[in-house]
Amino acid sequence: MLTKAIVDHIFEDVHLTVQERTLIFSKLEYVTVKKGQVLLTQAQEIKNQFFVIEGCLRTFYLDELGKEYTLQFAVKDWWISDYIALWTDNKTVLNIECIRTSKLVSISQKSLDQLFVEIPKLNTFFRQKLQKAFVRQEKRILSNLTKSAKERYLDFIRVYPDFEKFIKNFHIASYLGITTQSLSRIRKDIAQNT
Amino acid sequence: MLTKAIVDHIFEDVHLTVQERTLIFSKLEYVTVKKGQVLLTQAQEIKNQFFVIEGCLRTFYLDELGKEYTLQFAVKDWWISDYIALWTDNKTVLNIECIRTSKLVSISQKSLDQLFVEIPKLNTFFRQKLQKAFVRQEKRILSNLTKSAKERYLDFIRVYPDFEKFIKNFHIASYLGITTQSLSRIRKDIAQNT
DNA sequence: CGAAAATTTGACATGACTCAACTGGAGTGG
DNA sequence: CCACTCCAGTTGAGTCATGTCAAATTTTCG
Repeated sequence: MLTKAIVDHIFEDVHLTVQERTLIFSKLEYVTVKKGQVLLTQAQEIKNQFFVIEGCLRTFYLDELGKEYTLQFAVKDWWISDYIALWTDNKTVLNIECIRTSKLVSISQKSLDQLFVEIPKLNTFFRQKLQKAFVRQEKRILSNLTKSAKERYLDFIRVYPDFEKFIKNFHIASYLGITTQSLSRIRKDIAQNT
Repeated sequence: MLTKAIVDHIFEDVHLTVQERTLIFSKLEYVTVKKGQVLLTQAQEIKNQFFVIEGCLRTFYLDELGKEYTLQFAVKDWWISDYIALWTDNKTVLNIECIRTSKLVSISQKSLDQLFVEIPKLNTFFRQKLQKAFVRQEKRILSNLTKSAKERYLDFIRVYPDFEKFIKNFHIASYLGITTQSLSRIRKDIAQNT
């Protein structure tokens, strides 16, 4: 279950009063999801963001041919959601899948929006989080533009060494935008030239 | 030159007091740049963001072989900077080039950070801006993962019809991550199958 | 242990790249 | 006003990275 300590953990170095902490805590919901479970499919409407306490999830896009494209992974202390739907388009675009049994904190965008009004310093906190996330995305875009599949894979395992442990290769491939076969050949190539 | 009206324009629907508007205005600098001018090279240190009043700019990454990769375009009412350097890495990564004679408002990150403290509602404003920008990037990443060069080009001219007027094809190619030759063939193909 | 899932391998296809040459338009200066 | 140059764009021929399809092998896990 959840204790109020989770609020301090999520909002790291934000200095919160007892009242503020209690208010935030009242908006949180504790969720456990099993491996393989899909939190949200493209059919449903998304209203929440999820903070990962433990485990691993991913968001992916499913095209007309049934191919999957992984947009984001989330492990401990990361946030995950279908932000395209949540923040602009309303219509759900992504699936959120649990790829390792996980413990999450769920909060609705509506609650968050209320908290932004009642505890203005949360705006600063999320703005800074967003700046970091924005930069990570710019780097991923640059990486897609400038690098070969092999280089992108090497970057991936270098930048996210902890991911490799419990994320399957076919998920990594779908994140890098290549086929599982190509990834397999790349890995073979790397193993040989060592 | 700049009048205080620019502040209301930049901060759209934020309700500002006279004092707040004056304070913000005191931090802004008016800049004009000519076509071809490079505002910032990878050698220099970036300290500012730029708001485009008129004209067009782009940021691009220059690799060891001298190839250019366009990360972002900015036209009227857009912000542009080397956010990778500004918000996380400090070391400059991108070049900011003016591709059409432009009028800009420049503001240092330092001034912005002061304003965030003195006028907390600006946090909300920028958080919301960032959310939108974040979603645009997620879409671009998805587009890179799921679509062919031809589809990405068609998407580009559909989503940014106003860009095509003054952005050269070779810049569009470098944004899409393809060569000018490939773009030329794609355009030929589209023209023929109409 | 056995079935299902994930990965690897092989043969072949293809989209996009490279290099090199050519075209066409926009200045510019004699 | 023509010749020249520069720059963007186009075209062609050959190559290479990655995809596709099909099958074999290995790993995972109930």
